[in-house]
Amino acid sequence: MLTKNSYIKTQPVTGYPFGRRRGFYAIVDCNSFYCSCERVFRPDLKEQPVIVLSNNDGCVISMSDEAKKLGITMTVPYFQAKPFIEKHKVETFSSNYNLYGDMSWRVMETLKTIVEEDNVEVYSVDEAFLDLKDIPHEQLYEAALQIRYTVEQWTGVAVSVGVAPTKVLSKVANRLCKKDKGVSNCVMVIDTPEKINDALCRTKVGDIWGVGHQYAEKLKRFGIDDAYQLRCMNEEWARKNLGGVTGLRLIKELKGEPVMQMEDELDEKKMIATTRMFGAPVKTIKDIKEAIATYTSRCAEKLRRQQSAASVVSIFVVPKVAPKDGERFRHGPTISAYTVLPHATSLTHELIKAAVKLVDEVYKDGSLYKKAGVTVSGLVPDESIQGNLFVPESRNNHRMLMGMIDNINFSMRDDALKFAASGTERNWKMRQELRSPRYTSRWDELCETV
DNA sequence: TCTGGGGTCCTAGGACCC
DNA sequence: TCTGGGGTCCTAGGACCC
Repeated sequence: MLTKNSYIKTQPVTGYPFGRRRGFYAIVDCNSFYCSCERVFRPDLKEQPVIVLSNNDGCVISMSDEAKKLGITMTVPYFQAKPFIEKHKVETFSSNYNLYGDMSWRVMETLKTIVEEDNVEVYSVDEAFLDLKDIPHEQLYEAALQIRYTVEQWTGVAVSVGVAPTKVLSKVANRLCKKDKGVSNCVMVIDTPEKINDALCRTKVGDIWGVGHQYAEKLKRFGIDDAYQLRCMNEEWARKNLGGVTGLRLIKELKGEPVMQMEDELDEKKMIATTRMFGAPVKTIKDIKEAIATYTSRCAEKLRRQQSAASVVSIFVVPKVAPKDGERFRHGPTISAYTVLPHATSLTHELIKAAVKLVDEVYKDGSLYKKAGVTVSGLVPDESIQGNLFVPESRNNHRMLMGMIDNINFSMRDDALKFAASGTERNWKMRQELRSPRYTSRWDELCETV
């Protein structure tokens, strides 16, 4: 087994095909992450079709390979697929973010024992980039394989590893090896011009990291179908047609020129949002205000967790609208309003007061609403964290109260303590009927059968 | 009946200044 | 009658990601 030390060899990297020494990046991506987390505690579901639903049990957001094989697709509405799902005995879960968050932490910590911590960039809940600059070229494949085995063995979560000279190319490799797990062993290293070109030819433009729906269609109109064709376009063209510097960077990365570096972990967010679909459409301003107050409480908790205070509060609502002829579904317009606070704050009641007031600006009597949200921004370090000489004592006391509420809500069930404005009936609350136990973060939900 | 949630970055264009 | 140009800052909106 490769140990940590075996990666940190200082000998020069040899045999690099592009002429000068350059590093490689790996993207480590958990396979069907949410489903994998559920399976860790339900080994009986191994090789069974499994899916996980979005909040509100709205649509499918994670599928096991078996579920994919049945023909279930990403983001298909649950209510539509339900008959099919039941017929094929697909095991179905509501999302359990406590569980996934904790499993994510375990995966990332494992990666940090395999390479130096500074060379791990946690990119999302289920993905991390690794800087493999310390690994000799001829050992890349072996190292990638080792990463895959170690993570699976230590956490129970299977991952795929793509390795290439740039981040974008590593994503290309990762995607390809996931497509054919049996052959690739969930690992792919593309480290020569030939391998890179081959991989690009096998990748549709829409599957490139950074090319979304809009650009994919635009590229198609230019007659560009696969990543190799895109790679051959010149950089000025990309700047003009693919969103300025974003497009330019993309082309360079496809050509093997690294322009996206490892990024420091973003510990402080620049904005914080809490938004939800309602469990059922909502009509009254009272319900909207309760929902807004509740979401604001969440935002305030998140603010305090990162020791920030917000100076801007904005809210939005989305009315339910009937689809037009021929459409099966239509998003309503987003109606928003914001306010600049007299001073930045992380105190729940101050934020709630501002947010609820904004509801009057956006609410129209007679409309039916399906979604609402709160965003706080203009974040600054929270001056009230430590008792502060220059703010009134009452604000310092409030801060202590907030700390107590956060502690109680964290250690007991969610929302054991809440503000009256959040309501008690909560007609609007989302559905979440199929959630598994929070095995790893609640004592009373520990796994007992494994 | 029922179609997720939470982020980031970039650009264009307006306001303002000298 | 004629009314510049360049810089900065801010915001809304668009695009993307998982």
